[in-house]
Amino acid sequence: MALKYSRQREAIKSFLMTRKDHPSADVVYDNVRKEFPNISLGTVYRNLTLLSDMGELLRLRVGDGMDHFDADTSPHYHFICQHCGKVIDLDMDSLESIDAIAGANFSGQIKGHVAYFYGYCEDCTQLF
Amino acid sequence: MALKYSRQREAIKSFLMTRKDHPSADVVYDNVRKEFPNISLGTVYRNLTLLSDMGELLRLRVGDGMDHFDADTSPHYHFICQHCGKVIDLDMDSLESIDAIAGANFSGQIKGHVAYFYGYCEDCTQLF
DNA sequence: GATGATAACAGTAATGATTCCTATTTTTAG
DNA sequence: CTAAAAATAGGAATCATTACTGTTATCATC
Repeated sequence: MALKYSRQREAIKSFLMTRKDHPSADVVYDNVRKEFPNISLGTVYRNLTLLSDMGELLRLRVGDGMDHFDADTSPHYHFICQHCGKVIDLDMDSLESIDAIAGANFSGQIKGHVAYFYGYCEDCTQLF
Repeated sequence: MALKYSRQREAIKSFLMTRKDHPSADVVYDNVRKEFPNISLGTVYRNLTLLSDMGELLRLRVGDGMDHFDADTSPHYHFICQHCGKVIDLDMDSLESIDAIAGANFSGQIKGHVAYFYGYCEDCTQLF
């Protein structure tokens, strides 16, 4: 039956748990390669997809052309710096009430939302 | 210097103004080809980028792997059907207040947000 | 209206993130 | 231990998008 253990998948997950900066697949690849020098990029992608489908990872699409992954699966929002591209966790309440606002004049069924905030991070604010 | 008139760009923009369903670049290409049979896909992409940089189009990244374009540049939110992929305009107030909520415990500078809602559209709700 | 500078074009090659394919290796139930 | 099934490495393929190049269209100036 489904899902056998694999050391590579385990390494990918534990690497992501050490990081709070939401790495992209190629960053995961570069780092897991230190432990598994000939892991393949396909394996990294397959496991990232597998783990996020199982809900053990969050896949973030922040609009910079590549997906980012977050081992913190508790619902939270992100900030993307429009200067340096950094992705930062935001400490704020859930915005579930906006789903009702969106649904008020809508005839379909709203299940949730995706939202992220942008601007300049603390470091990049200094530069302007 | 800057920006010369082009019939192709004009056709791309007027095609988008006739549509409320936020077509992707290849849909724009297929349709503008009826008027300009040998317009190149590169021309479509270049002009879509040009027009959205000038603020005459909105570029929507809804996370389905391709960009969608909207000639309605007034600020508004979108709904994406997770079954059929349709992108639908939502009739709702602006959520600018959430920027302040997000900024409350954040040391950078929040300039705005991107948000979209997902679920099942009216047609697809029937199927479940 | 002709001329020349340059923006825009068509066509095509290149890119970059991601997915797919296949023969081989690991895992695991019996 | 063995065999079925899942996972892997390595590489080829895909798909949206961007870049390159020689030609054509636009437009200000003559």
